[in-house]
Amino acid sequence: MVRAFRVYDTLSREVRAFVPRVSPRVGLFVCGLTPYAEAHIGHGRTAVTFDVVARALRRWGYHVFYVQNVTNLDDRLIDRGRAEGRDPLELAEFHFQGWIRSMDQLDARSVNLYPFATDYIPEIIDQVSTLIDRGFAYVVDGDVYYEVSKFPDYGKLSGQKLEALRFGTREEIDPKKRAPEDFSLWKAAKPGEPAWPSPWGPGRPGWHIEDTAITAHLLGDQYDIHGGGTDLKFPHHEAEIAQAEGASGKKPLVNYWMHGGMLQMHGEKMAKSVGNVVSLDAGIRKFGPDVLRFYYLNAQYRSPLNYDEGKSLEEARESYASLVAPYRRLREELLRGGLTRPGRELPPEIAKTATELPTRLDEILAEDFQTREAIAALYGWGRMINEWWSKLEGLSGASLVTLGAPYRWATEVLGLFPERTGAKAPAEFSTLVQLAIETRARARSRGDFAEADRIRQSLLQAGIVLEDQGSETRWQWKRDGVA
RNA sequence: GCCAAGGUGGCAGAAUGGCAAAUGCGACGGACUGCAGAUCCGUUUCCUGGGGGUUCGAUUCCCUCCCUUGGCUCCA
Repeated sequence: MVRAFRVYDTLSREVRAFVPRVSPRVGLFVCGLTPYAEAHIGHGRTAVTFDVVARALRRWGYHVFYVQNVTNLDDRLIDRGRAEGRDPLELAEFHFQGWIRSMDQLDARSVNLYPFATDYIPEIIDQVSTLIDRGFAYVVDGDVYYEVSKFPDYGKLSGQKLEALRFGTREEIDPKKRAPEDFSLWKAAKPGEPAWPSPWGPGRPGWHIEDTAITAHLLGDQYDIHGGGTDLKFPHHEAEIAQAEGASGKKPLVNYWMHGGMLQMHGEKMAKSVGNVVSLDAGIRKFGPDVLRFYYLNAQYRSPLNYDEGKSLEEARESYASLVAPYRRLREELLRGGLTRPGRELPPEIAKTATELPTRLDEILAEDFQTREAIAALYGWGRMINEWWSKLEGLSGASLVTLGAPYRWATEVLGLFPERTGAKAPAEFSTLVQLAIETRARARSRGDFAEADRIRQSLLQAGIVLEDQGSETRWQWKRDGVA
């Protein structure tokens, strides 16, 4: 049995109940990178958004096939490769590897397949040929164009009317096109560019065609969810609809269009062309993958999100620390005695809440993936744990595990509270820290607070934070977000 | 100009045709502490862009204006 959920669909502009084409299968395609340079924080946001979508659907019983394409050849890659004296395909591979490393760090690993555009040249040629045969495309001197006027539905996703568009404002209009709105399906090779043989002469794919050739091959003529950033709505996704529905004669191409909001910096979209870019890797290094993930998920996925290291990210760091604190108390307590440790049982009403909260969290997320609301509920749970903490002393291991259920939900679905958050110091190291703590305790007991503070300060410089709790002193890594 | 999405407290960000609007951060006061931190309690009670309208009642529905962001063939 799969869980029902609702999702905002950009095409119908409403939150709709999700109905898979073939339950419990779900085909999910998300527009991925053109890796001509390092990925930035904005790319990371979209990746995490759809990572949570995939995680949630899998938890809810759907069998998700998540495909994220890689545009490993386009004009920018060719230009950049030329500027750097590198092969564009090799350049793409290089930056793609960086992307995968960032995804690993962010624990965003739900993608099943990253197809590269140039691995699907036969499928692309096949689809372009079909479009020509069906009268949607025409050939001019080795170039192939899509004739937009042949596809009456063009504009249905973005609400654009052709006659109101301003063509040629950013680029010269290609004089070979029959109409300014026509777009390139296949580009005739220029000297020195990577090229593949085709019925129209050597060349390479246009920007939009790889997506539909790949999805037709991997997910079928029609599939469930297509995701990407809102900036891709027009013309890219509009072109995808025109290509796929034109080629297959079936519509709709997808049942649900999901668009993630832009990450902004100084009130503008983060983009290389604007020059306000912070690389994803730099963000991860600076704030840590957990804080960054939290920052992304602490906002509505469709809304713009402002990136400000001194403000929004600092806030995220603080907020995440207080979200993690009760979880960490539980975890430490559990590590102390282990799962099987005997002790008191939870008051029934608390056990009940703990057991039911994950379901409530599922329900919250099932309403258009409101991660921020789920996080609010987790805060509520954390506060409950904190309030009850003194009364919960001496709990059994099983009781502690029960209290942790909402956090396990968050790890599974939101990717927060991963185990790597905890200090995994070698035993010898812990022993040394413990020794310092004991030395400090003796100093404190004889009233030598200067010495005690000196020890605490030294440990802090080594990245270790001490906290006195009653007669006990605990330590943790500063990096974990508390200090 | 056109299309789309938005405008809620110091900030981030929910919700709802009706108890002065969740949650978090920050701030302030208190408890605890040798100090700090963590935690707890209290305060941050005159916050829904402007103007109309519908309604017993609107932040929520309608109209209009203003503003912001994205897009109008490079974009996640």
